[in-house]
Amino acid sequence: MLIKTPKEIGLLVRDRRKARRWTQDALAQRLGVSRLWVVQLEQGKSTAQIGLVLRALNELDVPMQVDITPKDPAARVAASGGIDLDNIIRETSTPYRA
Amino acid sequence: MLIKTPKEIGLLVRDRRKARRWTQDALAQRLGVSRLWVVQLEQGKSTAQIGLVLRALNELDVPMQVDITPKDPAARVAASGGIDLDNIIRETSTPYRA
DNA sequence: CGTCATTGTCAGCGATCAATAACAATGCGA
DNA sequence: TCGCATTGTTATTGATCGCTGACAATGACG
Repeated sequence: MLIKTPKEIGLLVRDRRKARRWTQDALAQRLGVSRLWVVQLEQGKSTAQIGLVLRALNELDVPMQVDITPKDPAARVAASGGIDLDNIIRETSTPYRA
Repeated sequence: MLIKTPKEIGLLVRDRRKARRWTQDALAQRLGVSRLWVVQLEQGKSTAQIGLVLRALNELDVPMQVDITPKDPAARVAASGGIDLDNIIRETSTPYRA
């Protein structure tokens, strides 16, 4: 399922929340936000903060993904769990750096 | 690539932007936001508004997706491009509704 | 129907986003 | 190295987020 708009996120959150038979209040408490915020998120609020939205999706075990392999090493590191051999080698093999 | 944090989004945006050889300023103008906002997004700003973030990803042709098929018809509709036969049938076959 | 749980809406308020502007830092080719 | 483009940082400010609290609407169930 492709995600292009906040409205789609809202419907998805509502669906996954209901699949678990959680109330909006229960989800809100898990996320550390108000119930009002959950209401508005499910309604497709476009101004919700990305950090909170991602936390909600994680709490509901909804994996967000992109089918792209970044060219930038730093981005690949983030994609692969935090291990960047290239960088480690470079960092530890550069001599005479005051 | 799995997306779990705003930081990953930032690195991804930077990577895709550079792949197109756009400046932060150019991307900002396409999105209708300030350059400062792009700077902060790429730095992993967790308070960026979801609507703007999705617009940025769309502008960079980065498809966000989840591998879930919602049970709620409304959510499936959003997922499949806006056609909901079930709903159309129900709506058009309910007689005598004042 | 009556009751209770859940969800939706509104008002008011402190905290903070995103914008603008100015300037510093970095990068990169000539 | 110099000069220019790009990126990063800071301060300020109007607009608005997310919160609390209260109340209405909806839904589920006996």
